[in-house]
Amino acid sequence: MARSDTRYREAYNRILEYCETLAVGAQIPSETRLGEMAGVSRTVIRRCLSRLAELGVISWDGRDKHILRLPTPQDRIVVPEAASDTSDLEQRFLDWVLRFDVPANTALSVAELSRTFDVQQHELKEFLAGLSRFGLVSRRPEGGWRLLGFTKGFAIELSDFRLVLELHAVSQVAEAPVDHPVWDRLAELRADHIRLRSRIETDFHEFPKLDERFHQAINSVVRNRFTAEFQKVISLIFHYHYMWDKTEEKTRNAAAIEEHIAIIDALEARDAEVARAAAQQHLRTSKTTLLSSLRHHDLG
Amino acid sequence: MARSDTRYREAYNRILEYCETLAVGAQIPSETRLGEMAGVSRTVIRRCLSRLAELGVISWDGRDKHILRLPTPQDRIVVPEAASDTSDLEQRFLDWVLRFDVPANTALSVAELSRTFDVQQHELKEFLAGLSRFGLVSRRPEGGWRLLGFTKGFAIELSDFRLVLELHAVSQVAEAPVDHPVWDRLAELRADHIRLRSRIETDFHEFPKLDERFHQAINSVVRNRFTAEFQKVISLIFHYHYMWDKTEEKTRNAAAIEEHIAIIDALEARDAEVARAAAQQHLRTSKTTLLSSLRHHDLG
DNA sequence: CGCGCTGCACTTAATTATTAAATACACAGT
DNA sequence: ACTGTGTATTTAATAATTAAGTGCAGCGCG
Repeated sequence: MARSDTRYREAYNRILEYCETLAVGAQIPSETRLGEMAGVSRTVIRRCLSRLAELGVISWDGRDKHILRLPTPQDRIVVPEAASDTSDLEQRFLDWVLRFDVPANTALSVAELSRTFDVQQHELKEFLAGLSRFGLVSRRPEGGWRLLGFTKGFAIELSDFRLVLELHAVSQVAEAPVDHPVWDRLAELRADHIRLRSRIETDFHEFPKLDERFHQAINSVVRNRFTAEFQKVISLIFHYHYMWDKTEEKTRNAAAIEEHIAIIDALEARDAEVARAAAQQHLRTSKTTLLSSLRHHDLG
Repeated sequence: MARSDTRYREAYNRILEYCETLAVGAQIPSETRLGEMAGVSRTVIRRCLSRLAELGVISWDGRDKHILRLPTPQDRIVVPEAASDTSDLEQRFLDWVLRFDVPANTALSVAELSRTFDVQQHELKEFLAGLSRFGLVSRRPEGGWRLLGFTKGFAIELSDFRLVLELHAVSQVAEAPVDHPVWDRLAELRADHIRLRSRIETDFHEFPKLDERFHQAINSVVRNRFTAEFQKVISLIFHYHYMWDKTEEKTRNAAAIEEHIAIIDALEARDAEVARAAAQQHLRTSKTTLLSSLRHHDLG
């Protein structure tokens, strides 16, 4: 019924390890200094010192703190293993939505999601609040949340927005200086594309990974915190749909390879207009693919 | 120590009002139907019926529910007045940040914000989680939140992003059909611009409002849930800085009026290229203004 | 027998209470 | 004066608690 004391436990063990480096009888630094060492506040340090004194590892009287004996393994305190990290929650959530094809307007229960993803409820709430900024979910009047995404309208608007961002990125690449790292990455990507083209008959399923790398390279030129967030979501959604729509997969991927190479050609020739046109063509194809994959799902 | 029962209280009063329309001795509809009427679940309805029976307004035995007497004003239950609504929290928060010129990297205390804005703490947390998606705030490692925005880098990236979105909008306007409402709005705006130009000497401070209307009109053509969220934030930030940077305010506003009119001219001529160029020029000026206003603050 | 309704049990969500941790400040010792 | 400690106050994370929602079995009536 209160916050966990993991911070204290970790700090305690860290201080204990520090004590091992000191000789018996040695003076222990000030609380402030110990706090800096462990990266916690003095409040936590004082709890640590209390326990150390109780166990007889140190003597503690005001600013007189001395090592009484070297710590043993038994002096350590157990740290409850951290819950599943929240960093890749977005990845896992979108993965879940797309993989199980969760339909639009599904009610999302925080309690249930919390269990399936092994994440604290309030972390999930914050996460959903963030997604609501992207129009992916919204609050229900009767409480809780509702998944909005993956309707036709959503796919169209997402594609259009992607087009705007990516055409801008293409323009930026065309104007990038010769020593910009993107040129090396593009040269490498060109080689990989040509290589995959030569064995497309058997290895066409390797394309989605290459596609993601390609678009990431293009967008990496734009250093902008606002676009960066969106790109993560956008690339994930397109990535998955690319993988699942199995209709004419080989033909589609072969065509996309040519489109990518056309974009690289134009960029390396520093022809921004041709590059934009090629990119526009490619993204139009992507949009069609995304929409048709939704149609299949609607029917199934 | 638990959620409020406002929902029950409001439902109770609504049911009570419904009872007033019935005659003494009349049969009361099923719980499900009452629930539909009041927009709540059966659980709440049953609580309402319990109280009504207790007060002797109705008799209640299973599905036999009858009016015993007409309700009096004393039968009503008091509804605690709702806390300050959360809908305009974003507006008020950004207003606060900009008005008090809160510096970048300021630690934001949820407890304090909760008091100043009269909003529940967990609502604030959700709100901040949403803002973190825009890169305006971030979590601190030691807990709580930190305001990131309004550095030079932020202003540059914001301006660049605005440029991308708005150039796209301008292109869309140029291709809008003749019966699109935007043309009427632009004609109206042109007249207002010319009117303000004629009395710029005295009324130049009226420009920011006009500026906001102009950009809203342009962006209204793009129907996209992803851009819509951003536009709110962007327009608010530029709006305020426009109002505060008092250096050469009259000259700046007069120049901006000409720039706006140039954009309208090009759009009405359906010349997308000229319109884009004019918009680019105008937004470049805006960016400079925003940056210089930040510089002044840094020095002050 | 089928339909609508209620009774009841269970689940979920909003909100408070509680504790961990951070922070601020006064004072003591050198 | 400066560094460090003692102590009080404030804040944040999280569990506990209650309101509200949801699902199902069974009853009663046509």
